[in-house]
Amino acid sequence: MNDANTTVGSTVYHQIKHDIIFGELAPGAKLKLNALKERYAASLSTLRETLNRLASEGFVDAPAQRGFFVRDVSPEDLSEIAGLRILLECHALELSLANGDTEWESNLVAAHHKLSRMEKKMLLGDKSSKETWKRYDWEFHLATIQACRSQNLLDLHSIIYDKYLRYQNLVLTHRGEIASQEHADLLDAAIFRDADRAKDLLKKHIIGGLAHTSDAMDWKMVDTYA
Amino acid sequence: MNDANTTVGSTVYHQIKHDIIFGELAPGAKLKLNALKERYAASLSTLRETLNRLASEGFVDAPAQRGFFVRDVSPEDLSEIAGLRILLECHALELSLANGDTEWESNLVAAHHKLSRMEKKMLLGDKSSKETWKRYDWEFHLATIQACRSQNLLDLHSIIYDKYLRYQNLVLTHRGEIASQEHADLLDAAIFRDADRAKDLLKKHIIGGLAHTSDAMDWKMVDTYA
DNA sequence: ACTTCAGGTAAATTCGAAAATAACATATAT
DNA sequence: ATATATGTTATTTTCGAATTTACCTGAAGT
Repeated sequence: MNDANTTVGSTVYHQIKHDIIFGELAPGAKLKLNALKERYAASLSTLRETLNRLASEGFVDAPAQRGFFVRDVSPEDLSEIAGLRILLECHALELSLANGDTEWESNLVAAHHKLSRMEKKMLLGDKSSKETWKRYDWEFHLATIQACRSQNLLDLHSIIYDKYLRYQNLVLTHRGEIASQEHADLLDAAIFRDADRAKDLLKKHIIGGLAHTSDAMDWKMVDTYA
Repeated sequence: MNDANTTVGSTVYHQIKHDIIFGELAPGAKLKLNALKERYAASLSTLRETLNRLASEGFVDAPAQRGFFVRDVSPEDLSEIAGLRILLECHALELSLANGDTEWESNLVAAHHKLSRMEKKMLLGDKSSKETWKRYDWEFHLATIQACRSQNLLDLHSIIYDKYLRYQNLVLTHRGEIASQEHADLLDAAIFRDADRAKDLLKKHIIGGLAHTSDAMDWKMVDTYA
């Protein structure tokens, strides 16, 4: 994230990952090397490196000698992902609230302000900047847990967050107004260092998103995340 | 894990991962492609696929255009890894105890029996089968959480467990007798479905291993995992 | 003495082609 | 008609070579 990686491999990695998360490469789709070669203008070896990386992160399936597929979606998987996001993000949130300094606080307020502005724009019907909005949403949630002092935890969370995001992107509608209020409440609890309230709000926020997605997909969920 | 992958890539992947976890490739070591090519009898491209996979799992560092390095170790990283193992494995344990059926129970008892036999052998001074012992230890802990009904959780846990194991393998001594008793107690709590006791025992088991490792490394730890 | 720049060497990155394997269609036998 | 065998095509896997980039050494300048 930090270095301006100009290598072909790194560029292709971010492109394909983006296309999977934003649904431009559909769940279950076969990823034929020669087709990808044209689409992303990279050689077979470079593409294979990329797909192996995405496979170990769980965005791609790589059955032996059968090529590569976009990881399929399912109600069970969504439920697991939501459960893991609750587990990891709540834990990180608690640590972050215990450790965050003033610098962390001001970054958090700034991230929320950016997100809040974007949410108002979206509520007025501006559908043009969906991806920017999703990025601000990510930056806000990241800002809350940034002070957790565990890079390993942040790395794990980042992958789970992206998987959760892919499910959200599969459905066309959003729960804008509700989510916006939940973000504001979460910011408030975080600034006041009320870990229990913040964790509870976050959990409800995630479950709310899960319910919205599974409803739109017409999936009946069994609540095993708890 | 399930398919008998006979491809060169898959073989090399398991070999290099093993060599990192068991310290045969030292922390921080430069992984020169040409040297690896001889050692593992594979081509550059195949090795790069493997190293990219290991990089995204966090066993290898891959700074842009600077090649590959075995991920370095540090007290902070060990502390984070232990904290994450506690978080993930305790959570999975709770779910598993809630969901496990008789089949799960009998697999767990069997796994503990195998481990227990091996531990007795090790206590008598048989140092020959350290790797087998470590595998049985892994299989026992996996058996406890196997019924958690979340493949995503098991996948995440597997990576963290291996990272924790690498630290254990860096030190020469083990806390055989104590760990053996802790395994027996954990089995007991699991069979009796006492989730709180099982989680508490597991947490102490992991922290005990952490303390043993950090002592042997002469590292002063700050307890941030909690 | 310290920094900056250039040249040469070693290494990583990227590519296209060769080999191995799977997928498919057709034909033959039960 | 179904199942098995066979040959053909498409795709993946693997490799070695070409390109690009970083690293090291020593000279020139401040």
